[in-house]
Amino acid sequence: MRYAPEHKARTRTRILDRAALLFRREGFAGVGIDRIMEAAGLTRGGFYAHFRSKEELFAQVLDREGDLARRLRESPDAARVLSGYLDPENRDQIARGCSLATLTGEVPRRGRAARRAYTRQVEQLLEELEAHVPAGARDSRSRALEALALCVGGIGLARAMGDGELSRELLARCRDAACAALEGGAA
Amino acid sequence: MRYAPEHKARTRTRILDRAALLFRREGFAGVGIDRIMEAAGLTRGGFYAHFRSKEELFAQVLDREGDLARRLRESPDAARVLSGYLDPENRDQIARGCSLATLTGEVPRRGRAARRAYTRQVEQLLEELEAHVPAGARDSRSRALEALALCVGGIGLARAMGDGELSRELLARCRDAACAALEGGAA
DNA sequence: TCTTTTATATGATAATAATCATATCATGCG
DNA sequence: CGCATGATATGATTATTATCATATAAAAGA
Repeated sequence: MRYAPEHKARTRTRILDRAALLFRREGFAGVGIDRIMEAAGLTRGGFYAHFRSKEELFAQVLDREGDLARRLRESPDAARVLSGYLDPENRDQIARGCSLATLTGEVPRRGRAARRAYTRQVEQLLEELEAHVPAGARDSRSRALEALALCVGGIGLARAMGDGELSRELLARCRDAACAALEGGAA
Repeated sequence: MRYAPEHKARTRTRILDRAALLFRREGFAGVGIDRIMEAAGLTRGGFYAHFRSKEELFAQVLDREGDLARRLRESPDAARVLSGYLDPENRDQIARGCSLATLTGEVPRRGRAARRAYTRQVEQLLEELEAHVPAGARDSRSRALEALALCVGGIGLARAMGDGELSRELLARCRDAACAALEGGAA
C-alpha cells in the first residue's frame, strides 16, 4: 500500500457524498459521471476504479442514506423531528434533504439493487418510527407506515408546488397528521 | 386552412399523450424529443411547430393531467376510487398512472410553468376530495390534504419498493388511512 | 391542373453522455 | 534516492441530446 490505507476509501466516500447531492438536485439522468467526479475534485478517469457503473453508484448512494432514521434514533422527541422534516426550510433544501423522499420517483426506473437499497432504508426508518410510538398503543406498525407516507408525500408535494400558501398549508397539515398518527390516540 | 382544421390539434394531442407516457416511465431527462415524436408516429422535425421547447411540453403535459380528479368527480364513492389508486395493480402501471404522483420529483427541477401547472392540478384534486367529505364533518380541507399526501406518498413509496410484502402492507395501510381521513370521524 | 399554404421530414450543429484503454502521477519501501 | 504499485488523469469512442434551417409532402382553392 503506497497510499495511506484509507485513502481510496475516503475518496470513495467523497464521491458518494457529492453524487448524493447531485442526484437529489438533478436526478439520475440529469447529472453525468464527469460532473460528479469534478464535484469530488477528481476527473472521470478514476470513476470505474471505485464503481462498476453509474447504476451501481446510485444504489450505493441509497445504501448510505440513513439521515432521518439517525435523527429519530438520537432524539427522544419524534414529533420534533417530524416537524423539522415537514418544514418549509427543509422543503427548500432539496439537495441536502433525505433521499428517500427526493429520489422516490427515480428508484423504480433503476435496477434491482436500487430498489433493494431503498427498501432496506424504508425498513430501518420504520423501525425507528415504531420505536417512538408510545408504549401500550396498538398497531404501532400501522402508525409508523402512515407517518412515513405522510412525510414522503407531504414533502414531495410541497417541493413540487414551491413556495406558496398551499404548500405551507399542506406541510402544516401533514405535520399534524404524522404526529397524530405516531403518538395520537386514533388508529 | 389546407389541412382539416383540427388536424394539427389532434397531432398535438397525440404528442402530449405519448410524452406523458414516456415522461412518467423514464423521467424528463430520460427521454428525448426524438423518441417522443417517434412514439407519436412523427419525426423530430415538426416538434417545434407545436411546442417552443421540451420544458414547455413538460408543463403542458402536467396541465392536461386530471385523471384522478375526473374519477372522483364521476364516482359517488371516494373510498372506492382511493382504494383503486392505492392498489398493487395501479402501482405496477407507472406509465399509465397519474402524473401528480409519478412526476412529483421532476417538477421542482423544471421551471415556473411546470410548478404552476402542478399546483393547479393539486388544487383541482383537492376540490374533488373535499367534495367527498361527508356533510357536517369539520375541517374538510384538512381531510382532503391529508388524503392527498397519503395517496402520493403511499403510491410513490410502494413503487420504489417494487412488489413485496412491505409494499403491499404500506398500500393497505395508506388506503385505510386515506379513507379514514376523508370520511372517518377523526380530524 | 396548378398554386399556395400548412404540416412534417431531412440534415446539420454543437454539446454532452457512459465507458474504457492507456498514460501519468504520487507515495512509501528498500 | 529510485522503483514498484496503486490512484488518478488524458484521450478517444460511440451514442445521443436539444434545437434549428431548410426541404419536401399534402391538400384545398383557383
